[in-house]
Amino acid sequence: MHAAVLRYFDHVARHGSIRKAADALSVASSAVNRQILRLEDEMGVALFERGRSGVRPTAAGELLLRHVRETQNEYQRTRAEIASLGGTVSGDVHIISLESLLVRFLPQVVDEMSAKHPKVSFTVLAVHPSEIGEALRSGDNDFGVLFVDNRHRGVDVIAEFPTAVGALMRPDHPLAARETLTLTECVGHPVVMLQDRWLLDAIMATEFADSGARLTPRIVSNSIEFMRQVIKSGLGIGFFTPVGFLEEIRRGELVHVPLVEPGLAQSRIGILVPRYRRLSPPARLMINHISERLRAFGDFLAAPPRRNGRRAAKPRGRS
Amino acid sequence: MHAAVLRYFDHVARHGSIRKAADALSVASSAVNRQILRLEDEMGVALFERGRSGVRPTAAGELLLRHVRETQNEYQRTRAEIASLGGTVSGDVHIISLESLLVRFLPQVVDEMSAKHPKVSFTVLAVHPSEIGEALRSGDNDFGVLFVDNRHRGVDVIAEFPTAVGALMRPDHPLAARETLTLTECVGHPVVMLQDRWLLDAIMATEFADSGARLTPRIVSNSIEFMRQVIKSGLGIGFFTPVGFLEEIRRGELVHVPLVEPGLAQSRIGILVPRYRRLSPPARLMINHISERLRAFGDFLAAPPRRNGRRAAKPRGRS
DNA sequence: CGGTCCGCTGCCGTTTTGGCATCGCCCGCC
DNA sequence: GGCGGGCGATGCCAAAACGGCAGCGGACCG
Repeated sequence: MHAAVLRYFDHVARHGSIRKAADALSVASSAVNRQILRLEDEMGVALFERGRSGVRPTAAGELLLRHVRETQNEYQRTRAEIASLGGTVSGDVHIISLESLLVRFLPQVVDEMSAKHPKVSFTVLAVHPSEIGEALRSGDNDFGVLFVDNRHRGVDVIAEFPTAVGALMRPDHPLAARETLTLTECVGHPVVMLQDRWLLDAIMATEFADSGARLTPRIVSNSIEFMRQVIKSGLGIGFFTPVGFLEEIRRGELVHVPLVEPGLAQSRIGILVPRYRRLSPPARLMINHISERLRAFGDFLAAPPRRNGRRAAKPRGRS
Repeated sequence: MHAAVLRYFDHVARHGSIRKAADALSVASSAVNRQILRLEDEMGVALFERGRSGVRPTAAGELLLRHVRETQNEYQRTRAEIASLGGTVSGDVHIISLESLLVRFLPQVVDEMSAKHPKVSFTVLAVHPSEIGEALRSGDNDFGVLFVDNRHRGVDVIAEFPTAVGALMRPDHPLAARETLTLTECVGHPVVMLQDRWLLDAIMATEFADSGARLTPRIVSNSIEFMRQVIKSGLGIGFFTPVGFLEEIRRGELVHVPLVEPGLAQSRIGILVPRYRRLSPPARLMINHISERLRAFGDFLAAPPRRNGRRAAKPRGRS
């Protein structure tokens, strides 16, 4: 329905080069070039600065770009809404997430959703913490499943769940019998740590700096899967939210001891939605589903299968 | 930039007929028809119900229509924003207003604005009170200069000014020397009244019903100009906000005595903007300008040229 | 100084779009 | 009950838009 020039313009801006964009679009670069020139003629201003090695949007280009992308997003959302009139939900849901949720939690949720709604497709991306704000504001994503961070502006938290960030270890670890832990108590035990730019970065960095400077990690990696195996082998303690390790905890292969460090004990996973974003029907369904699952995990974590079943199950989380 | 089908689709919906729309667009009806058919094919659903005497949007058509119109509005706003990068403000400002402001106030304000910004064009419409909500929500209008009415949902009041609704009469009228009046005090004096569906409708109807049932108007009209002349001729009292009669009051041809009726004394004229609407640069300028003028009139009204200049000028209104 | 990558342009076949005339349909009117 | 007028849909053809190809000129790099 929308003119091809919208897609062309968007791609050119993304690739910073007309030829690259044309390549990605599988059309001749001359075609793309002419569309851009025609567009600039129509607008009466230059939309790109021509440089030695490509193009860069001018101020006017940035403004138009925002309109073009918003139009494309709204079009997709509208199509999904129209399709859902017929009963079957369809469309594409764009999610950004913590990396740890990509390993177990989100695959399962996506599987359940796509079984129920075969016409819905999913895009799930892990994002660098420093890019979360931009990713939410860009309009490219429907929502994020992330640590709640009040510093984000223009983002609404429409559901949140307590996540006891804690120490993950084998059941035979000396600290495994503890009800709670502080970081200081972990000093002296080998620690495996996620490469700092990922995951707990924002929340844990300051905590570690304050109280855990002497926590010298034995192993550092940026792969959650790798760390899972390392912890299972008993090579050290890891610090994570338990959501990505529920299976192991359930089977008794790993034990998760919550940290009582003030900043960490109160950390929460939430569903973050760009303010003013209208959600497509499948995105709404997905949010509901994720909320349910997170709440269920919250309940499960409130009564974990510790060796002594002392604590009773009590509901946590909220919609 | 945007595909012609957007305009076609919008026009067809507005006119309720493909041929009428094609006529308005100055293209062959067959061309419009094929674009609509192609669009429906692309969407996979019917967008219009074909009736005996035209077409009517289906539910899917309504959804798409909203997207199309929003896209067109945003495009216009974006163009205005890009144009304003070059220093000269341009674009089209759509205003809805009280009818009484169309006679003196807004013409002057528009004149001043268009002198300062020759490239800005204006659309100023009086709207039936019952259509105010729809007019603000439709996205066709940038803002309204209206009586503040908290019953409107999804509308922000971004500036408001007290408007002493009062009795308008010749200086030689028996009540002209009064500082204030109540409706009951006007009983017995001839009254001229605006046809009820206009202007003070919402605010005054209840007041009149409660306290002024015996106010039998001598003259009823729907023309502000006509009533102006009638009041000047001394045929009766009129009830208005003074903004539309500032010249006459200034020249001493008419006297405006505020009413102390609770509901009326607190009535306010405000600038009402649809929530979430992004304002174009010229719309912002226009709002600022109108606010200034309204504030100036508020100051003037606080110290009107009564025979005894007892009251001192004190600032009223706020930005 | 050649090689490479860039945006841009002239030429040409293909695709899309619009205009015109016409069809079939339904409704109201005489 | 026929008939005219309005409606959307369609076939045919010309005009315009679009895209592919090849090639130009300029900037940069080794």
